[in-house]
Amino acid sequence: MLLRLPEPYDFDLSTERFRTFGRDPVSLWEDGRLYRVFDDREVAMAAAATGGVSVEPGDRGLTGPVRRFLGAAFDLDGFAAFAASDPVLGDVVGRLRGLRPVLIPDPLEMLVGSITAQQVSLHAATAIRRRLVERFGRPVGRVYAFPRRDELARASADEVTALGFSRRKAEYTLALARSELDLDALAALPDEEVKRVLTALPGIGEWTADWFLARHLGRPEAWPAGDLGLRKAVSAFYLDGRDATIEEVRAIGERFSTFRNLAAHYLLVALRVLGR
DNA sequence: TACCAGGTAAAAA
DNA sequence: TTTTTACATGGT
Repeated sequence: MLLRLPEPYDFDLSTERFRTFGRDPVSLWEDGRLYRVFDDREVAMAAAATGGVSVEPGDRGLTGPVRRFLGAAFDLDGFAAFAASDPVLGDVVGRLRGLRPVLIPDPLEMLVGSITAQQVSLHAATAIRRRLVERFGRPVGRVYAFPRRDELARASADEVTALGFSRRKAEYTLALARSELDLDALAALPDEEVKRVLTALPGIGEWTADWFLARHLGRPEAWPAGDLGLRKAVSAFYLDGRDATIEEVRAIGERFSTFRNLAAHYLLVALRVLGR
């Protein structure tokens, strides 16, 4: 099945993160395709020669979830027009034409993934998360479905620390899985309310909540000001290399309202693939 | 070999 | 109240 997204769209650029930080068995890049479980089936996505994305199997029922995963809802035209008024961002957007951020479909996967990434490199986080997925997830073809909440809830802290989690992160992960919070219901709440609810959980601070807004809910105004990568990007692109404080990053984010999420993604990818 | 890497909360001052 | 410290692993 050929899935079309608004042009321009660059599938390989948009899925760069799944190749940069090591093998992720949940969103697996292999042989030029991205594999992932949708609706309990292994789905392969690849850039189509004619543009768009080829999706196999081609069931109609997968188009909605796959489109959402590929960030179809982002308003790239509006963003490009907005960015043109900022010479720096405008240049970045021009050089990353067709970048459309991916949205992690599963709220638990998003939050646990962020917990693993707290404080350590994304390479280390990916390796640790891979062991969690291979231990508690479910193999579907060559990929894994991320562990279900009840599967994690039943795990012991010792089982999780054996995978390389710190004692604290194991406790955060189990507390999240065992909590009463309805993670799907968060989608109905405004940004600030989502952050308030999530940061009430142990181990979920503002950074983790911001990335949940950005990469799970796809909220246009999400801007993880505390993110080290974003701080480095702001430093490189807006402060001539001088270190950016969190306050400076937040202040610079103001100028990107109402496209902060896209601006954050473009600046981060620009730092990785364009250098600087 | 150290040291740093897309934080967070608890302890110490 | 604000500042400092512990945390676990992977890459360089």
